[in-house]
Amino acid sequence: MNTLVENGDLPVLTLDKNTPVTAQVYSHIRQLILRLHLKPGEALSEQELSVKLGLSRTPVREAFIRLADEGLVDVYPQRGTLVAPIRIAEVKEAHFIRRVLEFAIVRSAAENAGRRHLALLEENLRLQAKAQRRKDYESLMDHDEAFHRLLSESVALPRAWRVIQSLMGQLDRVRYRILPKPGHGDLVRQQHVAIFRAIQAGDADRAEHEMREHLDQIWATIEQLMRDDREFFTD
Amino acid sequence: MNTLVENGDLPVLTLDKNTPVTAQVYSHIRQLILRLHLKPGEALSEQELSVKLGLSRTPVREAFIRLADEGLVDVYPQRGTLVAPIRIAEVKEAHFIRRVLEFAIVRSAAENAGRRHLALLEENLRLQAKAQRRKDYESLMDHDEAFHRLLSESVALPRAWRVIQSLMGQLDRVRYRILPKPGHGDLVRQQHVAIFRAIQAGDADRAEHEMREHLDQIWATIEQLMRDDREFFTD
DNA sequence: TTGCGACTGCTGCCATGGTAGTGTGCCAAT
DNA sequence: ATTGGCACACTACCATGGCAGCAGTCGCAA
Repeated sequence: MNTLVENGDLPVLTLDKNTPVTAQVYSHIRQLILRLHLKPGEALSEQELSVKLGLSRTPVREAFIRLADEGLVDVYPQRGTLVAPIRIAEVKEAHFIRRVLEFAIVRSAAENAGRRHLALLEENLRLQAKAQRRKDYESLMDHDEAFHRLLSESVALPRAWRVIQSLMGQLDRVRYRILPKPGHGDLVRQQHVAIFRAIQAGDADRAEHEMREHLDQIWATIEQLMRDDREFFTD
Repeated sequence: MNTLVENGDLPVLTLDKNTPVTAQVYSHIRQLILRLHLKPGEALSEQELSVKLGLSRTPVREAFIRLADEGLVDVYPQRGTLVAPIRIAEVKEAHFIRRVLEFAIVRSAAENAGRRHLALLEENLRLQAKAQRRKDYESLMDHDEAFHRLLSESVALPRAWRVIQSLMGQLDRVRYRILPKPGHGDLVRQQHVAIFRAIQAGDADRAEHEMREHLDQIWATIEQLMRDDREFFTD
């Protein structure tokens, strides 16, 4: 029997009465997938998840729809729903798209970012450093994400962030596997600092260059992982 | 009384038994919105649409969810669902993102496109010319879309196309209003030809340059429209 | 005339039940 | 031993009904 979740090791979803249940279920399952609590290829089921969460099948089903649009689950009508495998081609593509978007964003940030956003970015860097010292990788990843979100907000492209977000779905599962590698966190943090300094100086070329270094380094690590950890990927 | 659809002037949705109804409803409504048969700000209703389509409310509702994710409708819980207004800021943002993606795609196409894709592009250009001569703007728009899709396929970035697609949702409604302007179609077609020639020649710089001309020209037209047609936009 | 509260008619949200489609395994026929 | 077919279990799909939240109205009281 392939139980969906091994009893109590999953964070229990505590419902907030104010926001729609569907949305909460969606982000809950999304987190479970991205953090690899639900493994690629694992079978899901409206039925099973709904009883496990103490809800009806409708909100679960509607969450599946959104996850399928995002490419995180594959729905096979009348047969079942699986956590999407990590497809190498899709990871490559997501990274490619992310690159061009982030380059454009960071250039624009260097040219336009205001005092306020610079302060927010600086604060974020402090939080990253703190999480790094504590080896709190979960929150480090949150701050990392927030760093990139702040960048896209600083140039008033909220929608770009949503696009990147949905692409990152493909990358996050990989990243999550990489994070605890020794030295990796420090390097990433230094690169973030370098990007920040370039933006602060208003130097678009340097900012793009630093971002390129950053993303290329991440990509190298991902490729490394794809070689070492073949059974985790498809294609 | 603001009836959702004025009786018979909407294309009737003919159901295909093989594919899920939800998906069909989704793309049906999406087309209605993009082609402006459903106007920005217009009220939708699960109830009303479901009876009009002869279905239950469930697939309509599920289609709404996807449309809301895409930004084409705004759902106000317990109050109603509206066709999203055309927000100038979002149009700008969509165009910005589209630019950087299309530049990267066209460069990559110039460097990598194979014989087969070049042939497909050439064929597409012929179809565009034909539609242009017939003043068949609806199908011209389809071919235009296909042209850009072929580009992203030629570099094996199918997901990039989906991203662009969803961004284009914001732009399509605008484009649809521009198309019939005299001279516009010819110009666009010439630009497409220029892009194609550059790709064929394998000249990435020129290809990007021609794409830039193309998109900038489109943008100028959009800005013109935003000035002339203020009541169609929000913000 | 004006303020305010109950009422009514909407909406989308969630629960639940029936159905059709798909795969699996058993059993019989060869 | 192999294969064909059929029953069954399981899935997601769609229909439907009850409900809570919000707005607009209408009437009553100050």
